[in-house]
Amino acid sequence: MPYSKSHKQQTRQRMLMSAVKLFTRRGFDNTSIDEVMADADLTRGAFYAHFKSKQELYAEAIASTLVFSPLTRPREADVDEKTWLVGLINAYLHRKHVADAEMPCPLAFLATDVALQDPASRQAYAGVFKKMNKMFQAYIRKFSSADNETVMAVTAMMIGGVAIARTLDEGAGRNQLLKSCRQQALALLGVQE
Amino acid sequence: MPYSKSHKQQTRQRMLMSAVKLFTRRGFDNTSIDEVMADADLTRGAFYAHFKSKQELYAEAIASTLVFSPLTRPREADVDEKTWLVGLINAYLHRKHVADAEMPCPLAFLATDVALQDPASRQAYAGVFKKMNKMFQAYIRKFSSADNETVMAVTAMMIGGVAIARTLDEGAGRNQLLKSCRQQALALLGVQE
DNA sequence: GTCTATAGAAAGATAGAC
DNA sequence: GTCTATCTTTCTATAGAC
Repeated sequence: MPYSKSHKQQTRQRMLMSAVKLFTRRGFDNTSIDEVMADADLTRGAFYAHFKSKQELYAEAIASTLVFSPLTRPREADVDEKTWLVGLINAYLHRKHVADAEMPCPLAFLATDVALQDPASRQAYAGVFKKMNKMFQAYIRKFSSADNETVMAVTAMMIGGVAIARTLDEGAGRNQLLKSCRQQALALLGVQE
Repeated sequence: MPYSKSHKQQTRQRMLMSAVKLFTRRGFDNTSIDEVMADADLTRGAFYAHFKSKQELYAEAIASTLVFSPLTRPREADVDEKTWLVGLINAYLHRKHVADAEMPCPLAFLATDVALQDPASRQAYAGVFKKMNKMFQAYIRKFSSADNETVMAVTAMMIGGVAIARTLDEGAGRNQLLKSCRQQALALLGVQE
């Protein structure tokens, strides 16, 4: 057996990472299987040993992003919970996230892209959105009285803010939008510094 | 001269209307020139007498949508200004807008689609976004103390809410998101009924 | 499992008749 | 200005060697 099971798993994982990176920045149609495979140091032909179609790769890539969210990772021990969450919100609605984050948020970058794809992809996106909201809600409850509806609306504002900021030229307009969303998000959650 | 100038203008206008309709629902890549021309009762070959490329059509289609916004139209005389605006916000964040509006909002439906296109298209989108915000801000000032930053954040929430709602299956989850955004938008603007 | 080669389809853009 | 016909490129997906 020239290729072990774990080798296949590793290859598949590399393909998924490349897919997340490329799909998130360039969307479904502007990303080719060739590019994903090249980014994973493979060639086109190897693709179908791992996924049955480009759509399947897209759906799985989106589903796989949940684990990269800072919300799913343990925070550093020397920051208190509130400070940590405020930091996450500020970083999310920051020009660096919009312009050149290493791992930008697919919920913001792919919002309208996903709406055009097959049901499996939309369900993957919806699943990530719902789980993020649940974690966000569970977290905020520790130090704020904001209810679940408020958290969901704030999430929409954050995602919308980043998505729109991406369409604006870098500079004043974009920064102004992000700043407005930052302020209002923190105010709605009652966690203003 | 077998074709008058006004005939060309009318044809061009029909093409733009078809482009708005198709691009908004299906994005740039999933809409072909063929489909736009067929919708305008023309054939492929006639396209390049009016636009020099598909990208140019996309940019002009987006720019042309400003005049369809309810914000740019006179409101009916028998509703007061506050009631009218609250009605617009409720209709925007409504499942009918998401599922089957005749003229859905391109800002929400194309947010991440535009980010992938050429500078002219992004500037067209940014121009519509900024003008909508200006009108929204001028309007709200008449009966609310919400400042411009708040209005801009509310706009991001409305656009984000509709964009995300589109990715969710019709039903409870989608309606819950829209309702949360409706409530928080009205609360932020201080125009709760 | 991964490679090279290629089939097959879709769609943007152009040519030339009317 | 609008039509039909076509060139050309791109890319998904498959075939077959190793």
